[in-house]
Amino acid sequence: MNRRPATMNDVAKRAGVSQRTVSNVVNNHVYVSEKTRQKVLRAIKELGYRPNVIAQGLRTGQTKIIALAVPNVAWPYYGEIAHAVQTEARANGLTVLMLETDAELEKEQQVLNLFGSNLIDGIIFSAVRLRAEDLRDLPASTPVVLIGHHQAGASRPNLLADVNRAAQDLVEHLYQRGARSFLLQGSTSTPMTSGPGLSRQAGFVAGLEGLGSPEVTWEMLPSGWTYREGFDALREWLTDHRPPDAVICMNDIMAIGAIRALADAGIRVPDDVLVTGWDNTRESSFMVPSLTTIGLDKAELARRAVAYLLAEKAGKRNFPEKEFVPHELLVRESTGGQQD
Amino acid sequence: MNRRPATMNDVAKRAGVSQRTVSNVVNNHVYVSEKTRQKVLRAIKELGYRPNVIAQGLRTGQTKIIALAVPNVAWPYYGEIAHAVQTEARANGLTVLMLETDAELEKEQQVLNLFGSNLIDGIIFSAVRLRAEDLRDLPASTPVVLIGHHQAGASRPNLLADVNRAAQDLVEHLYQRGARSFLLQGSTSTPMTSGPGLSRQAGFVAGLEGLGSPEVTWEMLPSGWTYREGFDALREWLTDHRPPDAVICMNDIMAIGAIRALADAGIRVPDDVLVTGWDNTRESSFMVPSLTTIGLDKAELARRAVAYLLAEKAGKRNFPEKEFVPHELLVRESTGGQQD
DNA sequence: CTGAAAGCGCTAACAG
DNA sequence: CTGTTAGCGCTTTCAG
Repeated sequence: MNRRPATMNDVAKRAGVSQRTVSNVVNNHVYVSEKTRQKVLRAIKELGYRPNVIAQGLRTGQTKIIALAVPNVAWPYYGEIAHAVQTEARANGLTVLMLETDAELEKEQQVLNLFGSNLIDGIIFSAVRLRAEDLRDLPASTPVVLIGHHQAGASRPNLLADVNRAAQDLVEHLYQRGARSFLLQGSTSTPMTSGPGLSRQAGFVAGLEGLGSPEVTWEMLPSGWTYREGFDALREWLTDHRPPDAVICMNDIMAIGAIRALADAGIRVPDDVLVTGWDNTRESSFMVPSLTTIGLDKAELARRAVAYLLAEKAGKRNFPEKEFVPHELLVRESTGGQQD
Repeated sequence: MNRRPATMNDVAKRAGVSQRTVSNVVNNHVYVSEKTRQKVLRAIKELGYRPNVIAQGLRTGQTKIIALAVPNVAWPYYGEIAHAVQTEARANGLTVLMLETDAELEKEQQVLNLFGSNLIDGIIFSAVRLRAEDLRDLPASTPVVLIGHHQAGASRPNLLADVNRAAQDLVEHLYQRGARSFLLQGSTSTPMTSGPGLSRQAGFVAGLEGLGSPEVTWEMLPSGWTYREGFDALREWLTDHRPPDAVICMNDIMAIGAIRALADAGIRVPDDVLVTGWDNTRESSFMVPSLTTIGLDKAELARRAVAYLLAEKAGKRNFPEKEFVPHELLVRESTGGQQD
């Protein structure tokens, strides 16, 4: 009982019309007489016909599949992005192919290679390592939108937060809360160091310098961007340093690791040390203490990213290379605010 | 400059061989003389040829794409599962299509419909609402593997933890720590109530009854399975109840919400109340207090799920309907253990 | 408004 | 070992 699935031809035969007519009905392409239409629809139902999207794809050159490439969906931030993209894609009749890059250049390049295979109509790419030249080799007709910080010259639309502005707001907030000595955690010599890493770090440094206060000092603490690495890095650091007034972490999960390290050392947050994250992952508002962080409108990001892809497909190609998505500073308990 | 991508035919012409030979080289199908092979490879490189996977898919009926369907990848547990599946899929030359169901029956059924469209070779399905009959309507040739608890009779392999065993271990652990009154949070009347919800709840009830102690009492607290709902439900409950000895939450994120609610009420964990989660999401070991939970070997789950799909494709179909994946009880600070 | 037919790029008989 | 060729299921041009 291994019945081959019904094809359009089967439907045509059964309905006593031509394949062309079935196609017209399925895609309600041109006007079809109501009688014929009903005949065809009945045949479709009787045979349980479903269009073969692969055949459609071969014929039309479009698959209605978009790829989402991120370092790792198990990271809450990327999981939330993936959810937003998936939701938006579905609303536009697209399906999402999930690609992980582990923040490795080679895997990021492999993602671009996918284009050659005609599988996808576009990519929403949270690239970390990719250089401008990698993008430039692509045929101009391949829709790519970069999300999160990426260096200039990519000649592709790039959706991101106004990092400098956000970093500045955060630093000023900490300064107002009395912080004068800062530890910047998660900056250098890790996989995430290229795009977002460097840019957030640069933003913070600019913000700190912008304070123009001679009392203000800061130090860098290299660290990977995971819970574990955030924890390890700060624990290690605390063995031979006294706590700063504030620990600025490059993302939320690292901050959670850092807070854990502080707790183990008997240092209270925010009483002894202020701590901040970045990304506003869901957990950051429910943990104890809740975490001060920078939040990006992820749904809006996804909306615009998908819209770009669709627009590019439709032939429009006049996009600003860089476009800001709204962000906000969320002041919570880890810097003396309230849970929200 | 809108050059059409090179086809296999272009390569054949350039190399001065037939398409057949190119195909043989690309798929190293049969033996090809070294000289010819080199000629072909050069032509491929010169033209930048990449096989069109859609055409391959149409011809072979296989796309090497598998779907992963989960309620919501923004939930840490599903994000971690997605990561594990993605990793395993890549290792087997497969790509992953990501589908979200929001734990709604209708969307779960839509996922199954995807099969009709010939897009995917199989589905790894974390179904929550789907009933056995939904699965039964499928052609027998459609590889589906269910992950997480699903009711019986699905006639598809189902990979899951030994829920009863895990629940029993957890309950006994709490009992040993002195808990006599229990609150079971997250059980009834929510989207997650069907599959996993009911099964965990049943496991806990069985475990509590199994204690055989007349002192033991318990109560149900309905709650959604999110941070927010976990928080709201317990906060509300605490307004007119005195705290139990232990709050057993159906998953980790709900537990995090619950702990937050306890903290707001000035109730200490684990000093005043013990709290447990389920899933061993990454954050659960770094939060303060770290969370006692049930951990499933997600990488192993993904490995077996992909292996099933591959095996089914290869024609083997003798799978146990239900198969346990290793799990463990992780005793952490929220029940008086250590961080790990 | 509908039919006939070409062909998207590839794989795999079938011949040689 | 390699060439010829027939489709996979669909969309769409061209006629009618």
